[in-house]
Amino acid sequence: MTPLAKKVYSLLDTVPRGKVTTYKALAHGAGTKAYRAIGQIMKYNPNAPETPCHRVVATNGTLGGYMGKTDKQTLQKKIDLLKKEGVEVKNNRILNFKNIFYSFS
DNA sequence: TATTTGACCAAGA
DNA sequence: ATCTTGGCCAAAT
Repeated sequence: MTPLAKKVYSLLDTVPRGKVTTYKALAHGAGTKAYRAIGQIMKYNPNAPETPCHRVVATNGTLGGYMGKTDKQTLQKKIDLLKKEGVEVKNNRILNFKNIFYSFS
């Protein structure tokens, strides 16, 4: 577990159910500008059920990826999880993204 | 120590 | 709306 990863994961725990956050927001909250590194952390440390990485999306509202993949099949699972929490997704895009976006103070 | 690599981002064309 | 470019920075190799 890398130092940045610890911060990121702890921040992820603060994201309420039914909301989503972004890689950039996580980086900002963690006090770094390495939003790209966030994605790498997820890829190399997939704690799938324990850490809600499915609530992390790109800034433009697209899903990004899930479990190290970007293919439609894998993303669909992510979508289902989000939908279960009340987040609507259409064509790999979050609906009402600005409304359910969660940022760290 | 050096190089490569992205589940990224913003700005142009 | 889509595509390309350049920048970004921690982690992996």
